[in-house]
Amino acid sequence: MTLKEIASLAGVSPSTVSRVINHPGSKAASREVENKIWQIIRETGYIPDASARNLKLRSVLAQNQARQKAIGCILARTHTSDPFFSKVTRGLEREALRNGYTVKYIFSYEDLRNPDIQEAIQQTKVEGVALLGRPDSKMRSFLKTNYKKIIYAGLNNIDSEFDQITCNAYLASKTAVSYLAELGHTHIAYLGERKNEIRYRGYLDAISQLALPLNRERIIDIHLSAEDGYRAAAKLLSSTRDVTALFCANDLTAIGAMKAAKESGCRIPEELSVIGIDDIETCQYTTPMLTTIHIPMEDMGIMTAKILIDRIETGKRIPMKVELPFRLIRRGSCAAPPSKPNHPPQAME
Amino acid sequence: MTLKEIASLAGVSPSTVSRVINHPGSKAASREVENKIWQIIRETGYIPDASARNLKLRSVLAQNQARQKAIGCILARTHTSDPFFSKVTRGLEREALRNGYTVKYIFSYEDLRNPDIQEAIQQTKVEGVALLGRPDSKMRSFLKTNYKKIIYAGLNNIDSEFDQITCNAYLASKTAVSYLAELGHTHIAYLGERKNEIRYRGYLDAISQLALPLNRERIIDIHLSAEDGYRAAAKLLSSTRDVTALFCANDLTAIGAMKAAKESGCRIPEELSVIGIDDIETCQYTTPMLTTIHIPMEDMGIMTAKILIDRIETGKRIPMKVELPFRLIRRGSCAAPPSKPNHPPQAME
DNA sequence: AATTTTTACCCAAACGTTTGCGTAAACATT
DNA sequence: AATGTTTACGCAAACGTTTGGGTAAAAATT
Repeated sequence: MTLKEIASLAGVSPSTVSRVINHPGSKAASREVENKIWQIIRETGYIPDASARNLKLRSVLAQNQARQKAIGCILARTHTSDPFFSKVTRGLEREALRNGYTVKYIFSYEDLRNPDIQEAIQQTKVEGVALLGRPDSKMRSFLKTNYKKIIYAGLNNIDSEFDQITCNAYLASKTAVSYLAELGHTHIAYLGERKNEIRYRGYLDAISQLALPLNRERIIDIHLSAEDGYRAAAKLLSSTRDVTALFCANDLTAIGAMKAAKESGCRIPEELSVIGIDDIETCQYTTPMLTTIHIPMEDMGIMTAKILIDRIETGKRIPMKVELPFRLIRRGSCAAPPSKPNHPPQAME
Repeated sequence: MTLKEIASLAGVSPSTVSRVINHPGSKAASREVENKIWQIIRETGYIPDASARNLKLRSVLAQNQARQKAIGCILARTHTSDPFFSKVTRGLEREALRNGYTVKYIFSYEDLRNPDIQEAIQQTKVEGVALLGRPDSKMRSFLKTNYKKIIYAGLNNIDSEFDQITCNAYLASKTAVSYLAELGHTHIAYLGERKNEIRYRGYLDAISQLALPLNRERIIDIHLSAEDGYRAAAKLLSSTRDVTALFCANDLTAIGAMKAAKESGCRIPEELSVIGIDDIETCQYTTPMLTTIHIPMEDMGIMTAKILIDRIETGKRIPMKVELPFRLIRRGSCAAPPSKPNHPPQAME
């Protein structure tokens, strides 16, 4: 079905049909004609061809009004299965849909060298993009040349020109460490990423402000996955037993770490406290349940959509960095440390 | 940048540029000219306009060769965060990419009434679609009218005209139940969906073939989420204590159920065995680790892509239903039932 | 009744691309 | 030298749409 065909069915010219479709209710056509056209459109299930429309509109309106009513969501492939991102995208989609926008996903920006992907990105026409996951500089410049409206959503503080929807992960980390300290812990390990990681800085600052001992061995640089958390904790616990608490940069890591701890015969929370960040669903299904910092992931998605759409519709950009509140969720994985060192140096073993 | 501009920069006509782009290396242009054109294209970062190209190609080649090099992936919203689908899509994407295809995601078909979504679906030009999640009849007819090449990937046996990539969930269920029976269990509950669910039928048939007692109370119709699994198990265990094993229709459900069991003071696997289906990552991070039926989720995605792309490229359809092998993964959540009834009727309490 | 205004519609050009057809030049064959 | 063949390229039409610029007929104003 084409505009032309609709036109001939209705016995009018294509232009009339076009005007009716794009300016319904205007005086462009008589009542009768307009009704007839809509009826035919309904009967035939006609939907205007996007390619043709775009082609024309882009030139006529110079990208001003070429409404796609779609926003893009750029996501690192590695993160696809991270519950954090599922939650954020859920909020994003919900809010977008409520405003008549659809979301187009563009995955795996680490494959940017792949020309197929480049082309696909180039071709998915969206009016703005939500950026999830930490972009490297190459990615940032690519984005800037390709999109005008970009909003970053996530926990990383990317000091960039993009608007950001975040939680204060720095403060969240300090909160987590402080909480462990309050419980009486002094030997607190860090499991997570180090480079450019604001959570790592939060950990460091908390440790120094609380005047706790800092030890390189207790800082482990890993990717944020359960697998890595498991391996890191296993290694850590086999080499040293003076650690009484693990601060993990996210829940996935924490869950992996808990498994390793239990396997090495370490009771949680009696002998080892573990805390994570995010509050993903799985936290509630581990034994014990994982104490964590709740990040309002879905709200982050919602805010991202709201602001993006606002920028799209008003055309105005008020640069901003939105910080959503986090909060500590006390569950079962943290407690006071054992009164004496877990394993008196030589006594056991 | 447009073809025309490239052409004038190169001092040739648009047609020459077009031919060079679409038939590189052919004798359409002289060596010099061709090189020059490519160089200019590289310098300017020109990418052909998708709209214009589609518009033209669709007519010229009559949907025969209108290459998008893209496949669609339609996904039920409710399942977006289900690890099962993350895994399948990961495989799908990997394989697609290896063949130069990109994947476009089209979410939430239960919102089909939403005209925005309908339009979005209509407009995402793909050469075939992978369908994940169980489609209702409305969805099926919508798909059939909109797409020629559709492959369903998942555990449900949708007796339909689509090609299917599945695991034999019926047999998988029987395997799970048989395994529990082998361990000595006789009172085995089912937690999962009932209507049209092949896993439910597998459970039923296994029970009857093994001549185990069937009891309505032990069959609980729930959605496949951890939340529902938790609630169902909590309710079940509070009302009856003769159940010694839980067959859960997927791991999420099983994980929820395990939590409820532990909270009600039921030790796993000593007093209660739990088995799931899927083998999602989380299975390895529960206590005890969850025994389950491994479904090759990533392979399912890979096969889906392979077959879809084959159909796209050859234009031929060999109707097929591919069954991938599953296997039982013995972990810690299943054991022989307690020799006597868990809780002798009145004795305890 | 003659005029202006409004209504209701059509024509044609343009968006960026692809391709059938045409053709001028270069080369090869007599 | 004249013909045929190949090479290298341009012309123009078409894809489905939108819109400025019409215009003929109807309605309103004199």
